[in-house]
Amino acid sequence: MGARQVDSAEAARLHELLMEVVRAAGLLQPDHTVAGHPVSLSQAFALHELDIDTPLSQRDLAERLRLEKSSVSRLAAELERQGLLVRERDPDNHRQYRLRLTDQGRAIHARMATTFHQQYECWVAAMTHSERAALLKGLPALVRVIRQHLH
Amino acid sequence: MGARQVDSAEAARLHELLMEVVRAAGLLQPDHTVAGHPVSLSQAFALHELDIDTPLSQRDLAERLRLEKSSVSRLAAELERQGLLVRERDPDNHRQYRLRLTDQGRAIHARMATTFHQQYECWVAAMTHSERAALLKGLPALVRVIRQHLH
DNA sequence: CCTGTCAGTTGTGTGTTACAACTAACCTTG
DNA sequence: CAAGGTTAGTTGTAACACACAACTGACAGG
Repeated sequence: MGARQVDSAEAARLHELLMEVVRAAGLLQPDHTVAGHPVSLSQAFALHELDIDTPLSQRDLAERLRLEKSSVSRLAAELERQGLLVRERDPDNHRQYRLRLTDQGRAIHARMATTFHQQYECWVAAMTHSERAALLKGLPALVRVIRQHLH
Repeated sequence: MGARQVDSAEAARLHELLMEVVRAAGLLQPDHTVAGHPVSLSQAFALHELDIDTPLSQRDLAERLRLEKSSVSRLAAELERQGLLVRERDPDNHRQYRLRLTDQGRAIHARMATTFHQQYECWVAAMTHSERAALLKGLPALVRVIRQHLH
């Protein structure tokens, strides 16, 4: 019988905790710099996606960022204007682009990654070993169930 | 020797995981409804703060939401217009308000909480017992260290 | 009083997004 | 091989949430 009670309490706790994370990370403000670099949050995610998995079409990128194609069109245009990526047409299918980071784009991403890295190491160092282990086990599970119920 | 290597790898993993959560939760889109109710994310947080800890001045609320006072001014004005809160002047200090939810405001917050609750129960049910335990141990630790380094 | 500080408001500008209507490339089918 | 549908991307438009700066009114100490 206690099972539902426990689930219920855990759900409430999870709600509180995720709200705390959002607030503590300052995700309400439109932080127009990420890790000290003059890019928006979406732009930072885009750089990450393109550095990991290249080339991508704008449609692919839109799907990964869960943004509308028109938003991604302007996002990519802006990143291109800043010299962080190039938009070559795919020779096999002239409709779509093959988005690719420039050297400068990769450099910016690397610098951001380093900054984040230091931040995370700082955090990780302030946790106990078992807290780290718990987080690294719990978060993937969370991501998994969020994705599952996304459909 | 291995210690820094492990920390480093764990930091990178944490970075990936938090990016996943942000993306999976759709935090890039300006979700203009929360839990099916026509309020913004900031408004939802405001309702929560005011329901838990009342009365609050706008300055207090701004601090908790990490928003600028002018943003909170308009936020509160909008919530008042919708009949979700009242702004009484503090009799002891006529400069500041005492923000207080109306019955309707509390009702809306309760309905949102219920909707979230069902969502979270759904998620929690899709995790194993040990995953839940890990998350409930790891997340508070994460919030703690984020707050610490926020100073 | 007069001056400084504090809470809140208003004017203004910026940035990020969605939606809808469009163009151009491709593909299918009769 | 031409007609019509589909797909990738673009552009126009509007909504919205936020910050910053300049303001008003209330308070507090000399």
